[in-house]
Amino acid sequence: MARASTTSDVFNAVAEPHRREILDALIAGEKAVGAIVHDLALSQPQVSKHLRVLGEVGLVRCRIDGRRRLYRLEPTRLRPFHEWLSKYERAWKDRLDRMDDYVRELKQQGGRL
Amino acid sequence: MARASTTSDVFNAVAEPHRREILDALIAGEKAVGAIVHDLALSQPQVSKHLRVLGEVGLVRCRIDGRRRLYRLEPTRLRPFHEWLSKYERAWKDRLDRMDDYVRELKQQGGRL
DNA sequence: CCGACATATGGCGATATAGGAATATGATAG
DNA sequence: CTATCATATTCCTATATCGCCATATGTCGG
Repeated sequence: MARASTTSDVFNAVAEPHRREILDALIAGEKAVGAIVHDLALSQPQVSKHLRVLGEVGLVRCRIDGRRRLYRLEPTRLRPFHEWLSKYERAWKDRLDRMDDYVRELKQQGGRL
Repeated sequence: MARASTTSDVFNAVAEPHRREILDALIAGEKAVGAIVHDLALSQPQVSKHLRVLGEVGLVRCRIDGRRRLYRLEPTRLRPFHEWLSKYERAWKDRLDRMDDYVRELKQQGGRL
């Protein structure tokens, strides 16, 4: 089997660098497909397909305006992601604390020598 | 072209559900390959290969103990990840704030009716 | 109704990957 | 030195993806 479908999983959706660029481009606010195509140097079909994937995992939503489609970010969808990360945040903060302790210890030893 | 190499990118490394499980299993602390194989229901080669990928992006480090290899988490490697996310955190908090305002507005209206 | 514009979709080829089976490497005990 | 345990690596196949090109869909102006 190959990698799990990109379509069901925010982690996979975000793993694609171009998709991250598209998300970044949308932070500023709603944007039409053409604007994204212009901003990043991607082909129009490429952008449309990436937007589709992002839409399927709920990271973007689409609004129709005449012949254009305006996409906007749905940043709350990144929350599960953030929660997953926070488990590790705890771990790395502990690591930093221990390193702190270690440094302090070294300093003490240095003082005693 | 297919997806960019998994090996150069923390985002891709973490996109694999089994790799996330392995990382989760290592939060508790150092673990031998066999222990991971036992805990999750994965084949030994599978675990070794995933550990290799995780090692290549620096998310785990290996220590040799007799005939075993103990892997431990290197959680600081997730920091860039967290920083990327924080850009969106800002955005989604703004969204929540706006929703707050909206709710408050509704309440006021309700009060006036 | 028609042509131009904006976007979406379908087909295709190249490539990367996950997972399984078998095997290689390396360390330890006896 | 050999059998055994622990892990890594290699070979293989099926499949998912990306990106390109061509084309379909849908919308507006005249």
